[in-house]
Order: sequence, then C-alpha cells, then structure tokens
Amino acid sequence: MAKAAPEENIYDIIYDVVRAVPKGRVTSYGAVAAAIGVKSGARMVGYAMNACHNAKPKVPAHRVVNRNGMLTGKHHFSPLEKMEQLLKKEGVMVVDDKVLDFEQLFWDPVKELTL
DNA sequence: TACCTGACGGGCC
DNA sequence: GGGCCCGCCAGGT
Repeated sequence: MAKAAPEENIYDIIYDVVRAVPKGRVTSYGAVAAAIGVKSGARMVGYAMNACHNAKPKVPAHRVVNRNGMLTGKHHFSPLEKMEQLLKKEGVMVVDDKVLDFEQLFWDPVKELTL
C-alpha cells in the first residue's frame, strides 16, 4: 500500500491514501495532502474528492473531514446524510455534522504509511 | 484564452 | 481569543 508511483496522477495518489483509511477511522484533507507531499494542497485533496465519482474503486470520502473534524463535504454526497450515515455505521459518532473524538479516531496517513 | 470558484490550512492582525 | 487574508492547483464557465 502507499508508495504510489510518482507516475500516478495526484488524484490517484489521493484516492489510494483515502482508501487506505481503515474502517471506523477518519482523516483530514491536510493529512492526506501532507501524505502525498502537497502540504498546502488540502484544497486540491478536497477537489480530488469532488472527482472521486470518476474513480473506479469507490473512495471513502466520508472518512475524510476537515481539520475541525467537520463533515464539510457532506453536501456533495448523493444523499446528504449518506456521509454521516456511513460514518455512524462504521462506528464513528457524528453529531452536528462533525466527528466526535475526532482526534481519537483521527488516522494519520503520513504516520501509518510511514512516509 | 482568461477569470473565478472551490470538499482547506495556516499565518497574521 | 476571534476574525481576516493569503497560498495551493485544477477544473468549469
């Protein structure tokens, strides 16, 4: 896992990292961005998520939240509630569109992937 | 072709 | 402590 070939597109790398997020865990755009080497590419990560519909393997974008643990992109899901529904189903408590114990459920790709 | 917006983050005032 | 601004890259209009 991880170690996405530099030949791959940024999006593909992002998808790979996001797919690497274990169930019941969540990560942040900045963490993923840093994992791929794009420190200030948090925006780009979110943008990539916007194109996740293009990815063959579904990207668990619902496991990706902003630095505040808030489901900023939930509005982009088919059923608006799909995002928190999936998170709750995976054991992630979501209240007020934000992840509870975010720091506890936070999954750092940079650390886990040993970049 | 050019301008603007966009699922963010961090720094500065 | 809170609010504002800038920076990143890409895609759509």
